[in-house]
Amino acid sequence: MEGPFISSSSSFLDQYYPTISNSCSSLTEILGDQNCNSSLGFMDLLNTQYEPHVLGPSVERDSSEGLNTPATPNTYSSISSESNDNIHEQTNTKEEEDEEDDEENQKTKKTLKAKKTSKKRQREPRFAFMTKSEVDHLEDGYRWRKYGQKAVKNSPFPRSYYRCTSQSCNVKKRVERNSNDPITVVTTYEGQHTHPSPHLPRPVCPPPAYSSSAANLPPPAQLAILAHHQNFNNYSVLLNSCGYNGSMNDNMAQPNYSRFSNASSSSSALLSDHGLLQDVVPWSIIKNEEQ
DNA sequence: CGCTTTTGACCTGCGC
DNA sequence: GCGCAGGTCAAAAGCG
Repeated sequence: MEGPFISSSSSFLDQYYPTISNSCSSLTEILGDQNCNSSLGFMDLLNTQYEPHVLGPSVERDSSEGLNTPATPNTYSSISSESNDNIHEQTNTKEEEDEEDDEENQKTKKTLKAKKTSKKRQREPRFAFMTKSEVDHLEDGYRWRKYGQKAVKNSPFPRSYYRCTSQSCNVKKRVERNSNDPITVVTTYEGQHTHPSPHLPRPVCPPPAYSSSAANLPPPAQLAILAHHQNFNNYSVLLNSCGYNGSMNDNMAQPNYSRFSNASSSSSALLSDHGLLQDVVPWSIIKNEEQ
């Protein structure tokens, strides 16, 4: 399975972003010369051009599924997405409160239930990607607040739940480690930021490969695309020219990026490793390739 | 003091 | 209906 990956990444677009793929003749066109003023971000694309039905049933069924895929998760990172379930089912106002016994109990239950049901699940588009990093929480330019952590079945590593701290922005993300490959961190984003990144100023004059479309991607995904566009070379150069390093926090997932940077200097290792292309190809495609 | 993290409890969805 | 697992809440603790 040496060769197919490059073509896979284009089919990735065809499969996941058919509209984009149709309107742009190549990935270069997508990521290429766009000025910094474009307001169309990745999440925008998800919402406006992304067609959920194109995806198979729950591509990102969950990262945990990806973890179990035989596609050597320790060497392949992926970007995958999940359609919006659009669960419109409203909890039918079961207003038939016959009795009022145990008022206190019911009161508390009601308030709790009201809270929950009012937030009745309306799943946002999700997409997940895997990165190699020693830190769980990859710095991506946004501020996140951890609101939960759960043990994951069949995994020694817990799953952490984060929410964007910005008011009116209900983007969430889940972070967990691959149980098979502890170095691999699976990050799942859900929702769309309603605000610009507080830590990631757009470059004044980005390199050609850097587009605003990619700019709203979480950095690892941006980087994967950047690297892909650059034929997996000069990765660190791109990072620098995007001003990305300058906005990195101290706890940024350096190990992950340094791996990419190293790839540019040791292309032989990259070739044998499929390099960044692995980070662009979704699990579903990898699966297909292996079949 | 304000913000973030931790963590146990609770809710929901799903399979059996 | 029951049990399990995933997801969320919210009080308490921690931190700068």
